[in-house]
Amino acid sequence: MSKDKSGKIPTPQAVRGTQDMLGDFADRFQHVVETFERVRRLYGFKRVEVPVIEPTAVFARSLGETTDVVSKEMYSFEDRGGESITLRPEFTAGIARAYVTNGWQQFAPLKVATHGPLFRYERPQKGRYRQFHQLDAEVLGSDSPLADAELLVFADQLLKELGIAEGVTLTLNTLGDAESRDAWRAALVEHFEAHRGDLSEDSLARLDKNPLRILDSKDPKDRPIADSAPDIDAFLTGEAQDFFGAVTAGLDAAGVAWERNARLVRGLDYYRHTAFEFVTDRLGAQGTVLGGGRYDGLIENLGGPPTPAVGWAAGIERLAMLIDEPRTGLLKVIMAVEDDLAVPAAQKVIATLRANDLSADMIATGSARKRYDKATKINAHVLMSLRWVDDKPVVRTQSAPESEVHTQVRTILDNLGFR
RNA sequence: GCGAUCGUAGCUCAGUUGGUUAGAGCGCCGGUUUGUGGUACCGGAGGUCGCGGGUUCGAGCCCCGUUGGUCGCCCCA
Repeated sequence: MSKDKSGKIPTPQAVRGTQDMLGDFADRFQHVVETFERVRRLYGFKRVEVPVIEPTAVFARSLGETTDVVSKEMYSFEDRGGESITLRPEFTAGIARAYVTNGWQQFAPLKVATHGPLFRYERPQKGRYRQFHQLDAEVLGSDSPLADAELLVFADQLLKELGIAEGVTLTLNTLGDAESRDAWRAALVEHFEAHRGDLSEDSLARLDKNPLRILDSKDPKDRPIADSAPDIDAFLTGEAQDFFGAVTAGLDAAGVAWERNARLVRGLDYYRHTAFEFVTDRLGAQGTVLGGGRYDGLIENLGGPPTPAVGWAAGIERLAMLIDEPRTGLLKVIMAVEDDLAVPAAQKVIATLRANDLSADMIATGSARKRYDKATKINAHVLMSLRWVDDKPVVRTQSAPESEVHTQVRTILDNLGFR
């Protein structure tokens, strides 16, 4: 590999916060996606595909145009027609938009699932990228707690089948209906105002912008105040209590373990009732592995009819970091072509192996006498060598004794006339 | 937007209080062994030490700036 120093061309760098995946991690990623696709079918969730780009208004409106989120954390740009376009930062808003613009109300209640890349203009850190990938499941047009419970059981089964359920806890809360939520919020503001002097600087800012967020402040200074704040329970209406009770009863019936976390909140106003996160302590600061909730107000924010809905999303990279290394199929045959004259014969053999559903690869470049060495270093069921003796290709195979693959390979070689 | 920390070969990393010609393993290339074998042995190529200034007789090492990665804060739909 020689470098031409005279004609130096600067290599373009990858965009900040994007990642390239090869081998082990790509396999993990793929395993997560495949498991999700299999499990979502078990629950009757339809596959849905929505665009990666949407008019900025789709996300701005669904998010309420309030927070930092819209102003500085979306990946937005103008297209050539001058329209503001945003790379999707989440699935829910796009799916909700599709639900309205395509008249999918006719299918309500609609259970859908998807996965793919999302984009947020943020500072990268462990488990957080500017382009990242999520699994997503939504139930649109159902106001039944059965939908919430089903989604949670689905999520729980997914994590179990990925083999990571052990280190992961389902934490669950209710934000009540609009009436409960408003009453609780008012009580919280009152509580925090009374302790204004003891709050951290960050939390003072939250008090104006997003008081519920003070509840999960990480600042030790805030903890006593947050911990002594009133729970929502005292403010829940009867309906809200019944709803939450029905969700937890569904979890218990299905054998899903959960923990109440009365401190779990959602900043945005369209969230109602169920809020949940599956959390782990194995991912540093990014402990949430899967999260979601009921967002009965969102579709209205997009100009659609009042539509109850609930859903969750999970970061594929985070799940991929947690799972054990998937057992990818071991290569069936690795072939060392020890003489260039044997290459055509090798090509014939390898094509036949592959046509017979046997994975195979060959080493036929570089030093001829080193090819066998390289082949031995590649793990495969059968090690095959091809030499050129007396103007003829000579094949030899080695494998573990009584290998079924070995028998198959020998049969194919016999049929090809190799001895 | 803020903070901490790290950038040495294609990769993973050593590199002494600042001191001649910057090292190892893996990978790559070549040689030895012409074999029911060979995950071996020997050798070679490959580095403006992220980039730009500064201090010094002398900088991979110290200082300043800058850029990129990592981790954290804010935010987290």
